[in-house]
Amino acid sequence: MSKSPDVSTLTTPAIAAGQGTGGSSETGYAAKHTPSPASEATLNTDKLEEVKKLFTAHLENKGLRKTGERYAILEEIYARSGHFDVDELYAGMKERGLQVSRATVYNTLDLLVEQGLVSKHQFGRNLAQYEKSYGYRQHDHVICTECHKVVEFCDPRIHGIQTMVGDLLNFHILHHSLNLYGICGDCRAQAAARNTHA
Amino acid sequence: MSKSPDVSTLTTPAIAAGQGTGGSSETGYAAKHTPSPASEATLNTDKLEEVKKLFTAHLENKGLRKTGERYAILEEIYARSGHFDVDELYAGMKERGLQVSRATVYNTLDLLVEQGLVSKHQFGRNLAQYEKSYGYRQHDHVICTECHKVVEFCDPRIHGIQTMVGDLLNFHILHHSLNLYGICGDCRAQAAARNTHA
DNA sequence: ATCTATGCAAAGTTTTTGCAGCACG
DNA sequence: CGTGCTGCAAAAACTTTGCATAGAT
Repeated sequence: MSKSPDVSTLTTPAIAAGQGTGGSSETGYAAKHTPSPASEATLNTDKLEEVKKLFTAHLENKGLRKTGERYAILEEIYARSGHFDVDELYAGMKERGLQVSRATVYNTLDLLVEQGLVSKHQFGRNLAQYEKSYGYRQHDHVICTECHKVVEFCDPRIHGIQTMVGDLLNFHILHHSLNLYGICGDCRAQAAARNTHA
Repeated sequence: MSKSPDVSTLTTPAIAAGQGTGGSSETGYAAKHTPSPASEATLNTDKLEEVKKLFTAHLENKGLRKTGERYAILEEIYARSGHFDVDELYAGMKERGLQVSRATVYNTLDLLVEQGLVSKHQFGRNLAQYEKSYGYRQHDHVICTECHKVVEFCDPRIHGIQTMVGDLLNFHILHHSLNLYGICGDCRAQAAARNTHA
């Protein structure tokens, strides 16, 4: 049901990334265009190993069992690109022959989010979206309220805000979520076209 | 003249702590936040009139009808302080003898959010929280992941980020939502106390 | 008089829970 | 071998929808 539109990341102090307004054309999510911050580069194979180790450590720490299902879910997540919801993850696994129950997916996602290997988002609709987050730069999102396209961006100022607010209010801040909601160029163009017609 | 902030908010460059919605019993969905009896605080009589006028204009603009239910809901919202969810609003109105159906509450909230008189939040759980927003300074939230306490803050840097990202990505940004998640001082103290015990 | 918005309840979505049996440690 | 984890399905939590009718214009 939910679609995960194209995702690219902009880093604010720099020049805008490619992401030309031109051809968004509401694709599925074939095009993952995560630009190359120096930390990325390597393909997921070795990163997957790292993540598995971290997950293992976490499970051992908490005295939880290392089940095949949990690792299968972790792998599926790290094989994916962009955002996904529980249903997409579940369907994707089924497609690959990795049958796992929904309850287990929810359970494991909670574990992963708790550990920080996965992040959870609520982009306005009542549907939790997830995203792998280990080894990826912390980023935030701009969401088009018309077509639900999601674009990523980074801005270093957020870190400063986070620190300052945490200090002033005596919170130990663990993570944040900044969503900007607006109308993308494509949708504005479409609206303009409609208006000229009328 | 009538500008008494009923929910104290911290403005980052200054110092002024404050506390928002209180926590609630945990346990998943079962329990909700205790409904905030909305009778206290400064009666926003004149502000309410302003808001009603704006709402009226919006309804006329869109060719929608000015029904008693819609105004009743608007009033209930502006009589409230802090955050609330649909159920709390619905229950609050019932208590005052303002019987309105849930469907109408949802419908009207959508209208108000669309117009910007009310803002909608998703604080991590899949439960929409709302808040009146006309005449109140745009603010953001720090959420305690333990007790679900919510504290508000303002930071002017966010506006700059919003503008810059909108310009660079060609989005017409309408609003944003910045949530900082962490553990509040109280919960950390409790955790520390537990640890000293062992 | 015309249609829109309401109310009610049923259906729809997403997430959680209870319990029998399997498998990790 | 015991107990936590999984799978299944039913329940819960929240939201949306369909249809008859009250009510705004």
